[in-house]
Amino acid sequence: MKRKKILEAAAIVFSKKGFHQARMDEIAAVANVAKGTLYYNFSSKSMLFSATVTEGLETIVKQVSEKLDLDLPFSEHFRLLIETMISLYLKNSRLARILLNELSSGIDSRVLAEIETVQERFLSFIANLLLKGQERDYLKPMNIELAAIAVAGQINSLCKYHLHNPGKTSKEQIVDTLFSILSTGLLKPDNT
Amino acid sequence: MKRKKILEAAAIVFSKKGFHQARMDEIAAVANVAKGTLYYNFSSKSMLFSATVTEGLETIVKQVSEKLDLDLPFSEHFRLLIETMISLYLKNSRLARILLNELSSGIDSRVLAEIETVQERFLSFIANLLLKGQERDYLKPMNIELAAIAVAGQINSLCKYHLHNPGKTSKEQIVDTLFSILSTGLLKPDNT
Amino acid sequence: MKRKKILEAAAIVFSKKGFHQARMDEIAAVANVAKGTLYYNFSSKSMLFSATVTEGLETIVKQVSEKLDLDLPFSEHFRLLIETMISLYLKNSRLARILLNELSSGIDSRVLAEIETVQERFLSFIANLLLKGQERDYLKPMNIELAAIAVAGQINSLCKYHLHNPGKTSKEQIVDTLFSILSTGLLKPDNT
Amino acid sequence: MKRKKILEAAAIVFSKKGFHQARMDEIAAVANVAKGTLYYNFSSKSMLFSATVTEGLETIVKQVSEKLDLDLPFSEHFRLLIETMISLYLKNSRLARILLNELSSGIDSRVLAEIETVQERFLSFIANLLLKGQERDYLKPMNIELAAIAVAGQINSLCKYHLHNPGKTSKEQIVDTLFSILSTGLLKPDNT
DNA sequence: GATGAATGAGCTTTCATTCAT
DNA sequence: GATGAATGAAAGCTCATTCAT
Repeated sequence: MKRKKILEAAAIVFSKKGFHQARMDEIAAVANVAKGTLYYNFSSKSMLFSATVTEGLETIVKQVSEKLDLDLPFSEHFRLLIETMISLYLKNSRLARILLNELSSGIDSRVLAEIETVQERFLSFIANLLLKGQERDYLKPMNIELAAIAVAGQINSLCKYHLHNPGKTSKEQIVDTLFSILSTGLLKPDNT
Repeated sequence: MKRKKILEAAAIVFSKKGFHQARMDEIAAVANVAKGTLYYNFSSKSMLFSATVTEGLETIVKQVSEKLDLDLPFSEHFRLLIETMISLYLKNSRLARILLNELSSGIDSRVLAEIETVQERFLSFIANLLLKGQERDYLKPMNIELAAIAVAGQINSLCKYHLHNPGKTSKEQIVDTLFSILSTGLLKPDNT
Repeated sequence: MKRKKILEAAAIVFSKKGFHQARMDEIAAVANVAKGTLYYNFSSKSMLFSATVTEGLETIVKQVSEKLDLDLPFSEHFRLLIETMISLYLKNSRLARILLNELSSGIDSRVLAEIETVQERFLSFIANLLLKGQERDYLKPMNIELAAIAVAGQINSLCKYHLHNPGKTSKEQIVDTLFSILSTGLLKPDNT
Repeated sequence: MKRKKILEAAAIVFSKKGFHQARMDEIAAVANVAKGTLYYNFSSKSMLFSATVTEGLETIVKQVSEKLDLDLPFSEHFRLLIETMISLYLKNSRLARILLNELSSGIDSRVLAEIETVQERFLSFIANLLLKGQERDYLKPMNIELAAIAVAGQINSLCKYHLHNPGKTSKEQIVDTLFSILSTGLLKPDNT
């Protein structure tokens, strides 16, 4: 099926170039398919983008969920959660960057709305994980929605840095930093 | 002098649309200037972008520095720092978004390098603030560089959310969330 | 195939206007084709120019060669040669002018090199004809390369004049002048 | 006087680039004068071109005339004539190329007409020299006008070649070739 | 289902010309 | 007389989209 090949190619190109800089020509070339075929399967660039993002998220959410079906003590669980999210970001960096950064105008407004829906689903997914921790009384009382956004922002910026400066930091350092900040903050315990 | 008017217009348009989607026509129209005038003052779109970002950062850094010349107890100082950064982001949101998000390829490589330099200067500025806290023994031992990136990422994502969903959250809520996470993390104190 | 139509239109416009003054819009209009089609078939104006010149020369050389496969007494042969070259210039004046006049800077250096190669091929073609005459001992000993250039220069200037001042001279007068000068020079025989 | 500086600069730039590729900016820079000053002295680019060409020819004609006021035996006189014309071309190559090559459209039609007048004056000058030779019975009966054009074409193409391939031929070789062809043609004397 | 030649609106950029000083 | 900042029409080129095959 060419549809699958196209979506894979689209993920590659969109994540490398972003929506506006991605060229239908390049996607067709990467997919090894004629340009007309893109339009045979997707009515427009916007719709192809939408499909790419939407179908991509399924995979990610499924992968995280699988990893989190374990039953561990919370501190380990929490670290694992962070580690998993970062691993998934790095593994799906192409898509992750789209999900967390792309909201520039110029895209079909209907499609833009759908992208935002997908982004919200991703944030909801994180928020949900935090909510579970809160319900089990492991987390401080907080505005969960904003916390999820803060977490996503941190993952995004640290991973972007990691990807952009290969060799300068290890994945472990990223995970450590994120875990450290998220668990106990920046301040020394005695400074309360 | 039309140069100033152009830079202001460029900041508005670039931040709203991003580099690639920004149109020289629109910048000229916003600046109320003929299109040729853009090219009389800046040799290309890339150079105009570069100038916008570079000259914009001066302002921000100067403003933050002024606010931080105070001498307060650290916990208040720390909150003030966060509050100031968020205020400045919201006030200079156009530029801040450029600084924190734009690194898409397709820009002149020389210009791209300059943008990255500016971004690094911005991160260095944050890192420097953290370093001072560390020297005064208020902060945990940490990789300062990564921490600065994490802080910037959080500010960026929370402010973007705030700007994108007007009325849904107050600035105070943003500051509270950020302060809470950054000072003591997400976990309950008894869960160490 | 629109490629052929474009090359014909390009020959018309380039020869009338020269490389720099020729407009892609006009070529498209003459070819009765959309502007994008030019760029679908040729990657740039320079490449279109290059193709026009290169492919055009094939035709000319072939046509001259056909005419010269005869076996005549040399003086007639020589006159025929001149007549043929002038006829071909006038018939292919569009191309001929490009070949003999265009070497202005501003063209892609790679393309410019190709044009020069084509010009050299054309001159080599003339030089070759002269060489054959020399081998058969009909021509004086001479620097063949320079002689070829001189011949080409004469053809060019006389034909340009003829085309530019229609009705002022006949083709026969042109041929006579050229034949006269080339065969026995300007001086009277007794003046040696 | 800035007018003189401008005309000198214009001669340099126009001859190097041709009319259409010459930039008013560059002429102003070479003349070390503000761009507005060009328009203060000449009403348009076309008029500046016209003035450059017209005033330049005066110099050349005067220089040739001076050299030819001698009274020598004709064969030497003839060679001197050729030598002088080639020397002047090479010395004033910038202007010579304009005079002999530039006739592309796009120039003000009134100006174009003036350029053509200047070109005709130059050809008349050559024709006049030939006419004197004919009157003294040194030259074959010929269409003088066409002969002048042929001579000019030869000078032009040989000199262009010489300038374009520095070191490949000496000025003497050029003169020899031209003299040889013009005096006795290409054919061997016994082949009449 | 699939193709790719063809399209044309729209982009960045250039440059002769103007005009307030 | 002289300046140079400002202009805007027009150029080369790009690329999402269409459609006949």
